[in-house]
Amino acid sequence: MKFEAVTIKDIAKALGLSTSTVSRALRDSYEISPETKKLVLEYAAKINYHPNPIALSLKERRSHSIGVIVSEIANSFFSQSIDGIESIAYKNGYNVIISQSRESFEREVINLNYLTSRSIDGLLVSVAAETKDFSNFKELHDRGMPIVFFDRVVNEINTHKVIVDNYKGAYDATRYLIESGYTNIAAVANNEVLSITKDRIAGYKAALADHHVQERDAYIRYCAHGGLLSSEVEEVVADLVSLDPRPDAILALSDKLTTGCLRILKAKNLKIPHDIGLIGFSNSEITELIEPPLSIIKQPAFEMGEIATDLLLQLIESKRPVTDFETKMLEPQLIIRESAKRKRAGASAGSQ
Amino acid sequence: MKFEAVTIKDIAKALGLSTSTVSRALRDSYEISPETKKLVLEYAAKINYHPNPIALSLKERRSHSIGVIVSEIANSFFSQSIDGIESIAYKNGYNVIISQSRESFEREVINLNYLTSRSIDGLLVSVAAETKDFSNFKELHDRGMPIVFFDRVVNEINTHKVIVDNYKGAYDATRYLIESGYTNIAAVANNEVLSITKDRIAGYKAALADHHVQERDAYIRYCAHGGLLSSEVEEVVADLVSLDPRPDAILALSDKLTTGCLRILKAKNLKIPHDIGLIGFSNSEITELIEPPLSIIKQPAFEMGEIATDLLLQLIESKRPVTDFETKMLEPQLIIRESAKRKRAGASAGSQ
DNA sequence: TTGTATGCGTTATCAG
DNA sequence: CTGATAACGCATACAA
Repeated sequence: MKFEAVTIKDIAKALGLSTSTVSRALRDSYEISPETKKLVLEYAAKINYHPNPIALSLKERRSHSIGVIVSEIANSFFSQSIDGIESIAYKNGYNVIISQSRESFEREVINLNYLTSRSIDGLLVSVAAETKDFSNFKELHDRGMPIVFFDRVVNEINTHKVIVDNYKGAYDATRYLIESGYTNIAAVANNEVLSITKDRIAGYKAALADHHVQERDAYIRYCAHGGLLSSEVEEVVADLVSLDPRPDAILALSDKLTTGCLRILKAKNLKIPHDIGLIGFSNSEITELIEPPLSIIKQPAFEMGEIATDLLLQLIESKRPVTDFETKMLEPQLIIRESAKRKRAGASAGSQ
Repeated sequence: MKFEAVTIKDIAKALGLSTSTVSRALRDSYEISPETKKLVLEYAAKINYHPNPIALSLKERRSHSIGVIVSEIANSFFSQSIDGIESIAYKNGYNVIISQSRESFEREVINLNYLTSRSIDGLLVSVAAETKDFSNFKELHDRGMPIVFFDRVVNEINTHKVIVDNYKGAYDATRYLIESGYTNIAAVANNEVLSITKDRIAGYKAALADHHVQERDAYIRYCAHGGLLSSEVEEVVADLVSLDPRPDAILALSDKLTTGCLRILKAKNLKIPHDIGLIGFSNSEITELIEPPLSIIKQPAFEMGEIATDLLLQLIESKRPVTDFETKMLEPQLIIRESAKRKRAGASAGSQ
């Protein structure tokens, strides 16, 4: 037995009415007699009638669904964002359709086509690490699809954006490392093209400059696939620790890269912070509950999801003119752990 | 400008053909001349035609979407499950619509109505902690909606289920505590009615019995809302540590309860494992990368999501007769941490 | 107050 | 090979 199909037609037939009468009765139209209304409503309840939203969507040309594309659902930052997204969507009667790019440009494009052809009313995106070509988003946006970017935004597209102050997050983290006595601070980032990469690297560099710590090109490393491939992070970290002078601390510029660095350092049996310092972006709840040997930069992921969705729904429902697109910037939170404060054990060779 | 709608009709008009011809040409029907086909296909590509899936859904009476209801997306176990769900759905051209119950029965029912009325082809569910009445699921299932349960299943409903061996997970964890020298082992669980609660408590009790450790009713505590309210866990833990004899270890029977216990113990300034032992279910990636003072039971969440989705799609596409419903049981993984092994510091009063 | 006809975008059936 | 028509479920302009 296939899933049901009790329609307005069924009600009409059973009650000897026309479909329009039934339709109007169900919508509590003023032009239907109380008796008929009661009759229809009661019968509808009895046979458990529910309007077919697909038919409604076809008629109203809107699906009451929004699409979400993130790189990875099973990433604390994104799952918390999606939590926020779902919260607002739920409140407003919207469905949330999720898909993940896994940092792949190709997959992002496929999902994009997939979702839009699935007739979503709007789109929430945090772009993939691989993505350098934003023309697909641009085209879609130009064709009138409401899009709101969060976290990893596309500056070339004029729409709402929700981010944290990435510059500040990286700046504060770097300063914290410097003030903790580290002098050879490496940075591991996502793909160079990503908005978050640019901003975070800029904050890192500024902190170094402001504290008269020399910046070294060799200390700045990018992971084209956002650290999704552990080989990628492995290579980068292996490379960094073989440098002379060896970095005495690493700044990991994303959730995934933080866990990636942790993994590799652990595999290499390098103890944090004894052998090497580590600070990174992380939204894992656990890091707040136990005393890990690393300090973290935490993003208000839930709020970001909420705000982004709120903006998107306003766009969809045209509650505000499309002229004043805004970029909401939230504060990241630097969480300092005592156990992370011990300085390096003189493991590195020279100093500068 | 609203998001546009280039339809078959537009193509037909532009090319001076009928909609049926265009439709057939697009579907590469054998009864259309190569020239016409070429003409249509090229024009369609040029104006970027995409079939309207809503219209298709209405016609085909299927949406190529599956619904997912979990208690909380921002929970490692569930976000990893959803990752697996999305993977399989993506491979098979299905969309994933997510919603969360937040452990609330009421919200679960609302989401259920919402999703099914949204015309999903099937449903993946891990039931809310609060839920004691499964009639909504039952009714839906009876009406023909394909449902697959995972993690928290409804035994009363005859359909596919995907779980881990909860009995074994709890048994092994309890045995580990006993063998580590703990003797007063408390258990903190979800709502009593939940399948996972029953199975895990059974495993806990069996391990106690097998090792001749006396079971105490006062040591077994339930959280009706799955620990979503931190007050709930707070109360339970406060109560436990005030008992005489005070438990020297706690077994937390879900991800949320593990973090909940961690939070409360931390707030109470009780050190793990020095003041009190703790072991719990957890799927947080971080716990594997740093040396936390607790051992964990980890579930193959991703695989569970994959398997559940696979079964659901088979159900939807009727690839197998609806007679042989199965319950797939996977192995949980007990991850022992050295730093968790130190025994209690004689803090507890008596022993038995 | 209620019924009839039309359209949303697509495909299937039936003619030609 | 191609075109006209009906149908999927619903809402609504227009009649009655």
